[in-house]
Amino acid sequence: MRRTGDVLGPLVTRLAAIGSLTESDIDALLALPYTLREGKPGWEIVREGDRPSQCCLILDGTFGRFKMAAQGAKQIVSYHIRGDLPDLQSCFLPAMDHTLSALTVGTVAFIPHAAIRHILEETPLLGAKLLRESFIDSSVTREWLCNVGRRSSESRIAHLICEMFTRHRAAGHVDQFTFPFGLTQVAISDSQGMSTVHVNRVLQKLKANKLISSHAKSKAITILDWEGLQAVGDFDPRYLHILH
Amino acid sequence: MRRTGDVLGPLVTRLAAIGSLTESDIDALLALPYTLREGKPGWEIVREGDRPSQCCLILDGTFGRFKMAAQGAKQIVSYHIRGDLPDLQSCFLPAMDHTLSALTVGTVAFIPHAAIRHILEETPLLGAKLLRESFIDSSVTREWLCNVGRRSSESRIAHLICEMFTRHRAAGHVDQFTFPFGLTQVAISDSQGMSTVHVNRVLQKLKANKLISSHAKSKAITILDWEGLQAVGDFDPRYLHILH
DNA sequence: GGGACGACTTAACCCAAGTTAGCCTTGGCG
DNA sequence: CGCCAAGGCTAACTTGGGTTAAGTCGTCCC
Repeated sequence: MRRTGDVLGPLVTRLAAIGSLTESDIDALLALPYTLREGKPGWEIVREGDRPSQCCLILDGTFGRFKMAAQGAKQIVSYHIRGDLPDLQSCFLPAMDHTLSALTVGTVAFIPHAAIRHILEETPLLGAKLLRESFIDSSVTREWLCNVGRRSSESRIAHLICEMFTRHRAAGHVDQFTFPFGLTQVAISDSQGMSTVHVNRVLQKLKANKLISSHAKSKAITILDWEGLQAVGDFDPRYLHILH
Repeated sequence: MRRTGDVLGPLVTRLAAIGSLTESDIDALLALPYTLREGKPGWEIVREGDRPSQCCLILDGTFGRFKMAAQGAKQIVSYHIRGDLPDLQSCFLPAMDHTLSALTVGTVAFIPHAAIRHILEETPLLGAKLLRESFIDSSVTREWLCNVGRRSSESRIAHLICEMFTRHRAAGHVDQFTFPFGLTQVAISDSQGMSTVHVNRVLQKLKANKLISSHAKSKAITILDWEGLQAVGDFDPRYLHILH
């Protein structure tokens, strides 16, 4: 199943990380019709209220889904990286209840709903593997709710870093303990329900405690003490449902 | 489609509130095999780590799903009432990542995974209507994340009351503006990421401002100012995806 | 080369909400 | 009947993290 050279390869890698795929599954996935699009930070792929007719597969970059609360408060409800299918729900619910936008430069493939529905109806076993991606997405949202509701700010950010490291590792772009975190401090604050000032304070504390270090130029993070960071972040990767 | 006298009637009512159902859909739903179970507050229907072989349909009472964080901190990630299918995900993900438990006395029907899978595979159009329930559940979790991450404590609790009122109304047990809220202040605090002391303070403030009133005996709440409560709670029901 | 902008940093101040610790009421049950 | 646990309520005190307000630095672009 070495087909990751294909444009839709990241989807195959992702689904293989969370379930087993047969050769015919892989063939069907790689044969999906798509159109490519690239964009820069701030690009809004689908907006709250839209009624899209295609799903979005992330091929490169970091994306986020967010909702707006009163007085311009923004809450990022999830981050998405290579291989994620963040709006499969749009096949089932007519109107978007949030916005999907790019946080870095990135590339996505749009796959028509009709093609997804065809898989769900004609090959329900493969359909279930696609749906699994969405159920894991829900699981991650629940864990974020725990994070924001019940963990200290230090624990929250440590947890987020652990999660993104684990997901990037499964997506295959991790070099040892260094990975392309790619989030601004503003984005972190919008996802963790805190102020940017405090995000800055906490990141410095994590660095002072030798848990992480960052590389200004590349926007990458290196985890210096993986066990320690998981302990601080109260991180247990089971909610990601990644196979081993 | 007056078949709500059937034991599984609440499922039909629920799915009809979020999508259209054909006569044959209703027949198929009401013909699902099930076993009934009742329980009291604290009853844990499925636990984190379990690998259930059946799904749970709520017939009566209020239930919650929760996860535990470090040092015994509990985060309730959703509430469930009549007609909800809170663990459809267990058909797709082998292990539970949270616990489902009863918050009041209540009744559930267990439906074997095999029967659900049969619907998903043989009648994918009806399957999609079941899945819609789960996608709405995710949407609600995202809104809760907004609540906990970006709203003030007063706004959060007002929002929760608006949500539960709207859901109870769709499930058909609302008398004017009075509905069976049925949550203890401890449960509210565990869901909103606050202390019980503060929940108490905020509830009193909402009552002082004539937005709600409560009936000690029956544990019901009456909304005195629906417009005002929605404004305080920054509540927009679209995320519930209930049809009109 | 210089302005404009976005990301990050720092410090001083302050308040919303947590913590602790009691007390009261209610209802189930031995 | 009387105990006790659960839920609710209150007050006094503390604190984590928000707010505001200035900076610095790098980079893009005219």
